[in-house]
Amino acid sequence: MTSAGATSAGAEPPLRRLTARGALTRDRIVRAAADLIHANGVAGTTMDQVVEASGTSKSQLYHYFDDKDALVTAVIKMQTARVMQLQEPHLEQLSSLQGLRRWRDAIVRFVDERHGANGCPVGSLATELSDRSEPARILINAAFQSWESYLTAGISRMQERGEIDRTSDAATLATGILAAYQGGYLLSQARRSAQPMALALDLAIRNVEALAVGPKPAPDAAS
Amino acid sequence: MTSAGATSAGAEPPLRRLTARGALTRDRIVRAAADLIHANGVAGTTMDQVVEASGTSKSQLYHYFDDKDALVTAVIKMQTARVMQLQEPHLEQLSSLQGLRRWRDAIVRFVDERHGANGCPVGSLATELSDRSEPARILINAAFQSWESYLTAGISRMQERGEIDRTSDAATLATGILAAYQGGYLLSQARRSAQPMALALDLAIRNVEALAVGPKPAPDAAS
DNA sequence: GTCGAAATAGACCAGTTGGTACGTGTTGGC
DNA sequence: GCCAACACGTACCAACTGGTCTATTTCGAC
Repeated sequence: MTSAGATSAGAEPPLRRLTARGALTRDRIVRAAADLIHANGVAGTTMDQVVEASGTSKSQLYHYFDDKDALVTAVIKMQTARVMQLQEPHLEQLSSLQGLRRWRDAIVRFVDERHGANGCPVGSLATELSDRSEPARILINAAFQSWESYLTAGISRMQERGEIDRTSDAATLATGILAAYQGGYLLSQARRSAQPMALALDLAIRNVEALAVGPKPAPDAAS
Repeated sequence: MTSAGATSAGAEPPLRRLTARGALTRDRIVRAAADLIHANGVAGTTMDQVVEASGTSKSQLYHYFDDKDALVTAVIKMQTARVMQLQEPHLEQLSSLQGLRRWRDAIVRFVDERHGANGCPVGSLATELSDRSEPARILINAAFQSWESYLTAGISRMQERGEIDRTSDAATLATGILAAYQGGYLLSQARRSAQPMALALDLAIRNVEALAVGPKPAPDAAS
């Protein structure tokens, strides 16, 4: 990912047989690298740091990964999976405005606890790598798409349940909400406060609330 | 800004007398560095690259800047000023929903032209430096605040003109809009498409439009 | 015109970085 | 129990990186 970022283009699994112990070591390496990269960025993380943080050795690192690019690719996969896994419990069965607000609350709480430190792991990877490694960009973009589709599904369920207007495009709303999340995180990181995240998500969610039909009018909005 | 990022803490101007020629050279260096950093990040930009891109020499670089940190600080200042300068014509006298939409259009056009490449210069600096250099974070955060205050002023003017509801908090809306911009840019960068930016800004602006009083109902929204 | 400060040139350096070489220990399947 | 493949340890290296040093040229003020 350093410059051109070749990174195994074709089929991903390098087909290297791993023993149970090997798989464990590999995992320790990726975890350590993921944390370091989240804190210091890809360019700001050295292989030696990964070696030390993971308690392994140089030969092990290069035994499991061809080069830094390969390691970064593994980190991207782990981080996107991690984030999705963290969101899933909330988004999996999202089907109401209340559920959406609970999701918002969980995020704001999370960001508030660490004062926005380091930002979203996927978001920071996106800014650093999108224009510097095409394979990385593809992975990250896929993660965003998948993330959006969870939101889209949830909003669609609200429509099906008749809670909100059926004519609006759920996918459009989903993109807007994800953008609010990423932008809110970025501002929260710079401000060291969860407030921008809270405001951004509130604003985005208000658009969905505005589509509510029947009772329970949005607590704020105009008209 | 590499690690701890000391960066001149107190009064900024190093009080070094500059001749006209010197100021020009210094400027060339900062410009070259800004472009390189926008494309490759701070950690991904070397002093030698700056030397070559600016057509200067090592001694000149270190004649005008104590170290890399100082150069990065200058770049931050230039980029935040650049962005503000680019937005000013639109935001300076922003006072109507129509003006807000024009601002949106200009941005979407800009992002579309380069397919989101490299993202917002200030945004990428924010993600890379916010947690790695406190002085950098402060500068960047100040830029965001100033940016928001332009939006806030514009929205306030709409309220004063009676175009939109007076009770809503203009600053809150401004934060949300800026978050939509940054998040939209990030997603546009990863997707290589201006669409996320367009959707994100539309969604954010719709919140302002929803506050419109009198005629000209928002073209989309529900109820 | 002179003179000190600013501007420029470019060789040089020590520490770091990604990556390799080569050797030893460990294990799981036959 | 044997042995090939996996797992691990560590010294080593060439290239790069931020930064320094000394010397030369240019220029603005007096």
